[in-house]
Amino acid sequence: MSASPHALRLQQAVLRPVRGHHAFEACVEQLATAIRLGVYQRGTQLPAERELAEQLGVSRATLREAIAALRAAGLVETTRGRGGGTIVQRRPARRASVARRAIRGRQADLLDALDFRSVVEPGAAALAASRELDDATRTVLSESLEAVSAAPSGEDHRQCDSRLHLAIAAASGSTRLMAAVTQAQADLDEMLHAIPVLRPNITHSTAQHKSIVRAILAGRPTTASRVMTEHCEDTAALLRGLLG
Amino acid sequence: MSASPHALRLQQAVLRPVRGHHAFEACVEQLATAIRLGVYQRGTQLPAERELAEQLGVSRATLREAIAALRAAGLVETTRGRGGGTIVQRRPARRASVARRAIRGRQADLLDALDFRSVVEPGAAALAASRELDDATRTVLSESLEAVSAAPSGEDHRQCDSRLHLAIAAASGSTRLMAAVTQAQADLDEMLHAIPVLRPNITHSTAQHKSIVRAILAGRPTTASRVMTEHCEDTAALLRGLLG
DNA sequence: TAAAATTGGTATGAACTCCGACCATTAAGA
DNA sequence: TCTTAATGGTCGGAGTTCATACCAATTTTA
Repeated sequence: MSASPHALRLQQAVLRPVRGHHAFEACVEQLATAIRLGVYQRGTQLPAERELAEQLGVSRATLREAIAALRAAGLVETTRGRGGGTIVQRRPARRASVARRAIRGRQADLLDALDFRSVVEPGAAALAASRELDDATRTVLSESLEAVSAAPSGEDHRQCDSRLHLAIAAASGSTRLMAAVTQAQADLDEMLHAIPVLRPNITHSTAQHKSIVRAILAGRPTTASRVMTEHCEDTAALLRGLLG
Repeated sequence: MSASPHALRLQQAVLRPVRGHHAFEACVEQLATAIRLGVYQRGTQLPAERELAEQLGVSRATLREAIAALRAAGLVETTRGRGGGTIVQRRPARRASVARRAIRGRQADLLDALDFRSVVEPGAAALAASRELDDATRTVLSESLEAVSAAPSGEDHRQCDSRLHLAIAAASGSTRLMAAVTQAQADLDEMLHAIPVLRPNITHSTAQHKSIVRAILAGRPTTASRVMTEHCEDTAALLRGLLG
């Protein structure tokens, strides 16, 4: 029995590279992304090597190579002894020219990333809204919202924005959605740095954020999903025009 | 500066194991899943080793170990020479008892999988409906729908069902959504085998499938999403009750 | 002040993975 | 029939990654 054309299509789509070869590179990317998105803010300390290695599921030797790369890139600094550790030094100074080169020839992939985001972020918001959130989570959402509203435009605003979206995903309680949103935010961040939009409508964006968080806290999944969809689509429309 | 509780939460959620070490195991799992979901049907031939190795992003040596494991498990048979290759021999004979053991203590993870599915499958359906689909894709969707409608209940029906859902995801044109739906179907398949639902309402399910495909072919994203959401929730409600 | 604890730094050998080249087998085509 | 081509089978060396120690530096604490 030979495979039908239909089967062939599925097979090519289902089978995916098993691994982004080199655990080392994957570690560098995860940590650099976490720093870029503001998960680890400037001046804060990374977990101890042994702990971080366990979280990432790699040996300490491999993690150390990754940290060495971050150190060489000037992203972190390391001190020894008790109370020492690896400290986030500054955000990667990504020049727009470098960022533009990084996205060259990846239009299709980036458009895919925008589509993916428009699916998972509203889904995460809706799920978060359908949960009984504990006080700690509610506080995190409120504080994240406040932070992004208060932050000036630019790099800081972008990081606060990421943190809010990640906080919403975390509030959904879904590990898978959290991973999906993290990926979406990383892709989005890359695009926003490659294509510096002159003056994003932060006022509008902030209003949407408020509306989303309010819907989540009030337990209104439909509203949360709808507004988040609009929010994602606004950004996507902007970027799609500049990617073409 | 020390990390706030909020930051700690994000950090633990964002950082994820870099890989399920052992490319070998990952290959076995991907191939076994593809066979279980009916991507490779019984009697069909897997791609040549060199080709498959490239698709999976591993060396031929590693892929061969994975195939050897599948062969040892009786899932495939291999012949040499031109026209030879590795042929899918039979579906894994998973006994319910074994499947039940596999999901023991994973309730939270499986509930997560159901939530994730209810996000990505409707999203994929909506996206597919918003595309200008070419004739080949339209044909695939129609044929997949027919196959699942025609299949009797049981293992065959389950495979056809998976294939339809994967075909819809493929029609969305999004690599990321395709991967997400593949993962969702794999998780779902595991649950359905562990918890053999006596008599799923196949009539109802088939009506939903028809409605979804019709909406996609007619270019109605909202309808496609809504019906797919209902479709996923029906299954999820059934399984949630049996997982608690 | 000295001991304890915690952190990063180093080293070694085993296991895994990769790559490339070559061999053996078999079916298709000239 | 004979040649060609495609397939799986085998081998060896190089590079990664891992696990497990142990060392060094520094702060905390008794």
